[in-house]
Amino acid sequence: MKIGELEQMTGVSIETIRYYEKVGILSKPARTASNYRQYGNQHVDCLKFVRHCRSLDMKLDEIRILLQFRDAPESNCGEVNQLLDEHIRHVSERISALAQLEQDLRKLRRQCQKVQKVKDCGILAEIAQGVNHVESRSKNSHLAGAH
Amino acid sequence: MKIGELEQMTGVSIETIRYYEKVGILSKPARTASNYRQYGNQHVDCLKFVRHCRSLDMKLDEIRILLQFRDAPESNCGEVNQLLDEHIRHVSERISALAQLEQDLRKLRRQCQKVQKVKDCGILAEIAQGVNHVESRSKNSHLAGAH
DNA sequence: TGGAAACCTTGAAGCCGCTACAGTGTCAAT
DNA sequence: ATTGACACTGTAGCGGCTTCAAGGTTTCCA
Repeated sequence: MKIGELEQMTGVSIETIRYYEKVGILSKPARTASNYRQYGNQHVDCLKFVRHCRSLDMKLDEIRILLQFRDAPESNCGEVNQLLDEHIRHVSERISALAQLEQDLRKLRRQCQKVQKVKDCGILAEIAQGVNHVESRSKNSHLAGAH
Repeated sequence: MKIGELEQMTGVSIETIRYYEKVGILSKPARTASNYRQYGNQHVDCLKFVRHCRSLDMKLDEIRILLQFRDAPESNCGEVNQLLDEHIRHVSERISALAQLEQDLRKLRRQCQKVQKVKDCGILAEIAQGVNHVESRSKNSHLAGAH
């Protein structure tokens, strides 16, 4: 099938499909005489697998590893379990950090209950007067922001 | 003061300070005869303000707006309150999404309790067989991943 | 048969918020 | 005079795409 059909079958956009090929997530397909990509069922399966992993917020690096295991059915799955455990740990750490952040934000929000002049607004005042606050993200944490 | 001193005072790296100037977060300072940046206390205050906002996971666009309000003490702070409310909403939405994700991941993890051959691993099996799953991120959500 | 529309190709640039590097210039102390 | 610490500019890289430009191919309908 051509790339547009693959997009239809998997819900992955054409551009993303080509991107996955470029970064080695999706194997390079055969080409037609006119240089069009020609995909098979294995590509559909691969993309669905990747999409599922992405919906679980895994990184492409992690997904690449999982794909390798998927394609080596005789190897042991210990590393798969470990990868998943670590991923779960990342997610739950991120939840804690965001929960703390939400508390901080709600506390800040309570500083101003009505619309008033900016100079009297408790929110801006509190942000401005370098209140002590925790560093929510260290340099080596690969946990992303809320946005 | 010079940029290195400003870094010391605020904990914001030199590169980031220059970056903030480039993207219009920090106002352009005066220069010495030898073209060194010369900062004053207002720059220290600004950077501390920005740092606090960043620790609350605000985007630079949001921070730019807050800075404008901070510098217009006679205007109304309604928009500030609104901005914060929306930011809180983003964060709590992200927490919900991640909590759901964590459930999904733990359920997936339960599919494999011991190290075995990949072909018998319930985790890979379940990922591979396109199990129904929710789209955790829509195109227009600016909520980032767990990594 | 012709020509438009729909599809495909590559490559590069943009998003965010930095971080890191290369190559050069300035200043203070020895 | 030379070292070393500091400063400058400009560019590229990160992840995971998305978007665009500028073209080539195929399909369909009149």
